[in-house]
Amino acid sequence: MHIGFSESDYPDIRALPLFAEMAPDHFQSLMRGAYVQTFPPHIELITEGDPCDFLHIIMSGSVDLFASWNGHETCMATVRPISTFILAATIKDAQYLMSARTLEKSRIVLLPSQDVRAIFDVDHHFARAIVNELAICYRSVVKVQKDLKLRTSLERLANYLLRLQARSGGGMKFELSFEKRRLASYLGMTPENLSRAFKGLRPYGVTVDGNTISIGDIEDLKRFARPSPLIDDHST
Amino acid sequence: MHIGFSESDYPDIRALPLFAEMAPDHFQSLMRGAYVQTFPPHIELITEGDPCDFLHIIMSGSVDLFASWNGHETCMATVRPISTFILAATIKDAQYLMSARTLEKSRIVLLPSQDVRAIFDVDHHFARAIVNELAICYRSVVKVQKDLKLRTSLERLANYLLRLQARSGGGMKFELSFEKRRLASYLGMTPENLSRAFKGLRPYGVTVDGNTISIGDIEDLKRFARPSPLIDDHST
DNA sequence: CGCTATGTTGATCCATATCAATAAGTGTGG
DNA sequence: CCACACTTATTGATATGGATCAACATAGCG
Repeated sequence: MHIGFSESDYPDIRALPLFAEMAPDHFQSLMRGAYVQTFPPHIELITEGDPCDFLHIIMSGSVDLFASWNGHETCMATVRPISTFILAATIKDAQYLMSARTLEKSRIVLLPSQDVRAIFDVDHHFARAIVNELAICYRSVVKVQKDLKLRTSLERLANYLLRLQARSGGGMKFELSFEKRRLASYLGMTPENLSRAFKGLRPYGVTVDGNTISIGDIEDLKRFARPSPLIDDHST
Repeated sequence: MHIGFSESDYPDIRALPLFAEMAPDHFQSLMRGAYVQTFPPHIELITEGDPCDFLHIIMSGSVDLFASWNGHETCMATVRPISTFILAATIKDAQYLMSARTLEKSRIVLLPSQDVRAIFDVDHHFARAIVNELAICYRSVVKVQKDLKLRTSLERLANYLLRLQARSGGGMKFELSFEKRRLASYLGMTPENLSRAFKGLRPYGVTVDGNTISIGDIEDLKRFARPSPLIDDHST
């Protein structure tokens, strides 16, 4: 336990909205039970169906949340530092609904679920923060569901690129943050179809060179993509 | 205000997991600000994008939660008594992500959002219950997303029928709870496609007569549908 | 008793999946 | 450091699930 744990992580964790407002001694008590581990790439951290023993916090690297059924697998989300994942299963003390694997070398903090629930029961600020976090997660999934049901794959890709462009600083050139096959899975299509979808966006000024995307005219792409804050704004 | 409000609703509301554990005077204070209204069928109660003013509780009837984009519309969920809806928007004080309309004559309790947030800030049991409710909602949407991404429409229909059959008491014959066109939209397909999907399930013993579904052999259908608790069990 | 919305069926079209082949990386071990 | 193996990306050919369009039947409902 407490493998490789360093108190230098404290301030970063403490700064997360989830932990920022809680009482100092409650935070300390949570951290006492925590341990940290650095995982190599492509390690399965959790498996759907397993009971939930830990709340995970990713400090560096990246983690893929995915789900499978009947031999198929699909990417549900990608988690990047610094954030928590599988909060709902922790709270409900339920089975994981998704599996998680590292995409690259990643440093992960593990908080025993029962500690989280115990502190949650006595710290009102923490409870408040959890509600807020869960509401954001919930609304985020609803947006994904709308994206999936109301748009074609070409429209999903166009809107994804617009979101990524904004997140990347607003330049006309930016990098895909992960493999195309994973992006395809996230968007609910096959890699072949994604390849063709990129070409389908060329009339709207999108060009691809490896992992670098260039957008000729944002307004042109927006006219096609019709982004909506009620689907594409993942901050509220 | 307080239109048609009757204290006879108190016990039913109080019995909801969301309100069951909170302090009596907090509950009273919430109820004081509440009002009730009975709406005719096909009335739009809330519109996506509007600011969230009320937490809604459905006491009788049924309500359709739907979303639209670019001229398309899709059914996200159907709400039945007695439960709350749009809790996340209430908590976040954010825009509605979905619209809601009555499917039939419905009795709805409206709790001003600011009251809900105010009580939430002072009542730990209420906060605990909200967390629980949100976690359930979140996990429910994740399951829907898995259903949409991992299954074909035929598989979604088959699993939907198995869930409905279980909910209806386990008999071999049961009724569709709503129109086929809405079911089609919920399952992410067109009405025409749903019609054909029902026929596609005939080899597995499913027969349809109007709104009555008969299943010849549950095990036979299950062999095709391959239901999974991690997708189809909407209670955890 | 019509009127209107819903459901079914058929014909056709389109988007996307699948299968197959090739090219281009990427990592590994000699 | 390079050769080899393996994974990923692209492209083409084809198959298929599902959407669309159109016609008709049917069932609620005023």
